[in-house]
Amino acid sequence: MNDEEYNIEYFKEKELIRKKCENCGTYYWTRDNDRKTCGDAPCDIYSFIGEPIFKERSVEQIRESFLSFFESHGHKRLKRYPVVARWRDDIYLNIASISNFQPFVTAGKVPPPANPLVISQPCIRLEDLESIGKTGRHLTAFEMMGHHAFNKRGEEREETGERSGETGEIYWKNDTVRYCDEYLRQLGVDMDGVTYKEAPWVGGGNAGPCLEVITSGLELATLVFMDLKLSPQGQIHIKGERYDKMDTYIVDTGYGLERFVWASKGSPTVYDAIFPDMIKELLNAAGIVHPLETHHELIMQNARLSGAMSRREIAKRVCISPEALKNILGPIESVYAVSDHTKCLAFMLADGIVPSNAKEGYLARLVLRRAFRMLKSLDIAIPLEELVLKQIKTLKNSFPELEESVDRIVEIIALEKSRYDETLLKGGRIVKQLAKQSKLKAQKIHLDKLIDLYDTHGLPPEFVSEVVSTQGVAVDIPENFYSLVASMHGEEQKRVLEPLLDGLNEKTESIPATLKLYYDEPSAFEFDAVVLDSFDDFVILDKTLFFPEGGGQPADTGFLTLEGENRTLKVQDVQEVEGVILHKIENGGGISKGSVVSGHVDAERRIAHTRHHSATHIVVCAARKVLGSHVWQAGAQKGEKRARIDVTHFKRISDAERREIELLANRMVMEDNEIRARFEDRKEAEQKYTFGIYQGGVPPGKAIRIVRIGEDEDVQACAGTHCAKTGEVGPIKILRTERIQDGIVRIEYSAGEAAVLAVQAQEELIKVAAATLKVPPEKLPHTVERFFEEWKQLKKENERLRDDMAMLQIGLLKDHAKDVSGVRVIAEVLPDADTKDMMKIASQLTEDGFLTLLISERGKRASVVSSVPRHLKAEISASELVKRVCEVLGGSGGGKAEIAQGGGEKVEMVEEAMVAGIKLIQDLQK
RNA sequence: GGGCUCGUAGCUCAGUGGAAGAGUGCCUCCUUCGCGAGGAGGAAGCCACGGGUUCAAAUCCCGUCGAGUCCA
Repeated sequence: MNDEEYNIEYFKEKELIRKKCENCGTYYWTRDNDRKTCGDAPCDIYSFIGEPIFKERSVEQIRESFLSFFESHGHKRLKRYPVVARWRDDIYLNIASISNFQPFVTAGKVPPPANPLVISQPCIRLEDLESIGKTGRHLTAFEMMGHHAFNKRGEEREETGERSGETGEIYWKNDTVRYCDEYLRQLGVDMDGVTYKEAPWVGGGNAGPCLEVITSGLELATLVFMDLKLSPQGQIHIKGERYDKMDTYIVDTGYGLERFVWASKGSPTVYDAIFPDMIKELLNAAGIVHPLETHHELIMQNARLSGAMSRREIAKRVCISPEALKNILGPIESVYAVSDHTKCLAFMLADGIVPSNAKEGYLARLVLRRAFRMLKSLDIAIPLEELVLKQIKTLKNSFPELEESVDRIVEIIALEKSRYDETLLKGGRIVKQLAKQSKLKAQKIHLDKLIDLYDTHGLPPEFVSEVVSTQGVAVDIPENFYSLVASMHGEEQKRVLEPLLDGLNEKTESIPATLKLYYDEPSAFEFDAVVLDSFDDFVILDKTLFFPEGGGQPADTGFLTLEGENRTLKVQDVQEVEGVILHKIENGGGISKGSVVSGHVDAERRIAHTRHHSATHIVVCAARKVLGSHVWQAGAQKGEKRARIDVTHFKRISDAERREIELLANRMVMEDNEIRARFEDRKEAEQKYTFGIYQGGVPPGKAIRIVRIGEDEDVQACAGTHCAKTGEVGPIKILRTERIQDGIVRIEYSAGEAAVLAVQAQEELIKVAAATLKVPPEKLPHTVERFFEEWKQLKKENERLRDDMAMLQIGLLKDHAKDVSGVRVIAEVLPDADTKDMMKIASQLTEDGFLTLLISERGKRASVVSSVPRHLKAEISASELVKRVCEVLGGSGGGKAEIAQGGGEKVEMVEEAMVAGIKLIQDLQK
């Protein structure tokens, strides 16, 4: 990146000079002529520990000072966004204040909610989960304070200055640095100690120059000047990728709220600065003393060095063994981590994440289980939910919304705890079993086994080691265990997405957006239009009634008739590309531009889709009422006969809940409320109806279509077709619910005529079943149970009778015994016996000293059983005997030397088979 | 979204193609003043479901349903 990028006017004006760090070689700007290093860790140590940089302030004070500083400089203050990034499909969690505005605002497709703006955004990052508590500075949940300005290149003032801030430049590098300088000065930071380090920034497909703002070894803020985007033909090379200038250029700043508080307190760790009460309570409960009191100097020294060097190096420096240092720090590190995790969970769960084994739910479970583990290692009996509630109590002044869902949070955490206990209980048994085997073989537990236990059963190696050591078996856990597991999974991800309409953008670019008649005339099915273009199998019209696939609603079908040509074209599929609607025609082609066509939409299909779409909104709304506000749509599919939605929920839907949802949904239908759909301004809609409107996904564009039921009973951003009133949906029948994965349940239902048909079909099933048993339907459950019981009884009785018969037959068969080369042999054909019967007979006879060869013929198949007394099995193997006999029968067999079975299909060869068997016995006895 | 594992007696689980097993709990009897404990016997299985391969499937293959777990 060009050095010129950092040649900022303000630096010159204030006489900052550019220097090169003697340690790491990066360039930085400073007011201090004598400075030699960049000021960042590891080049400098944390010199603020014990010596705060400015007057002590609380989290609330820093947040307010930042927001009001920028407010007084023309920035609009925004409320926080959720920590779950519902408006994005590339990330699960909100990782930075700029995430709120990606991808549409940053790409210039949607205007920002305000410009410039300032926000303090709670963010969650789990990349460093393992180091939380250990480094003294990492947090999973933190607030990123940011001021943003969205600038546009060029002179295009499309809205003729209606909003002056919407085009052109708001401010760029110079003002950004000035604001930062002034804000730090206002806090009372010694400006001579501040360095601005040049550090090109790359992330999420964007890049740009960046300044890291550092003092006393601590990076307080990052000033990013985002003006590049990933581009295959780009001219600018950064870190092996190619980038190009964007049409927009954006000021993206991130001030670490917690770091400012830490710097103002000079405490050993950031946790001590922001969670003092929680830490006190945890230490109390664990019955331990903060090492700051017992090892004051050591802790302070460790804290100062912790940014600059590894644990091992620190131990050497302070003249103590690494093990001793670890013993002193271990417990407090767990306390720190729990303090952090409880806050993280408060935000995650309050913002509606349902713990599960996939997507963002898995991330919540990860944090939950780490917290459970550490509470256990600290021997703290306070339930985790209580600690999370305590966090919410301290956070509620700033974030009152966290308090709204405490009941659900408590239920979820308790449920997760019992599931985790269950997993460990099961795991303990598996590991003990394994330990027993290893002990027998006098082996250690193999690494493969360790990975398998973690991967398939969720048992961390530490847990395995703990259990196994009680059995006297050793385990070696490699340092890089978790990265080994991760790299194992890394190879799997080869996913190729082949977009159906790839490459069509270029062809549709020059064509004006199609007029969407289906919105204005929802109940019309015939229209006239003009062909604008036609290529491959696609036809583009100036306007259309054909609904394109989207939002889980399938495309309309029907046909187009070419005027004057008497030719009909079957419309198979309809797709939308950037506002242009493409009709896929069966055997398309040869349609000239400018032709006039009349279109006919398959009305029955469309009406069914429309009903199911409106029904979907109603069912989700009902589900939210019954199950809770955390219910979030995770996928949907509408069809002609049925539709389904997947929603997040932390347990199975019970039968009672299912009936309740169905009842509420049908009540909404009977209330016959209006369903209104209209385009609204995106940012106004977001503010008016919250992000809940994005249940079905996030549509692009400045204006989004909002569908409202009744008095805003349900509001969704939705591009689908809808009934005008809920009554038109008709009856809604939930067909079934299913848990498609942990944390997500699927509801399948039919609406309108399809619902009636579905009920009739179910009724029919019951009728047929009842008719077979000759009982009225209401007696079915009782009768079926009785039949099943009777069937089991009869089966047992049958078994007993067969035993008896076998015993009887044994007596008869003994009389038929013949002597073959000195062996008492019973070789018989038993017409109706099955293999099991013959086994019983054979084994009993063998106990009495007979060699048996029994053959039965049942239907098209002959079965053979043979048994050999123990003293003969060395000479004659039953298995060999059966094989020989079955060969004649055209089949095969096998078993043990004492008793074997087999069969074949040549029933007519039974006599020959018997002869062959006896001959073999004679031969073997010679 | 992708991967892995598991569904066998009320419970916990063995069982890698050849007769459905163990421990524990349950029932009956014996021993004991009674409890605990011990001894003898017994009941209890659609081996999750549906297909396929095979002379033969709890076991192998495919699908469905259910449970668990790891990764992005």
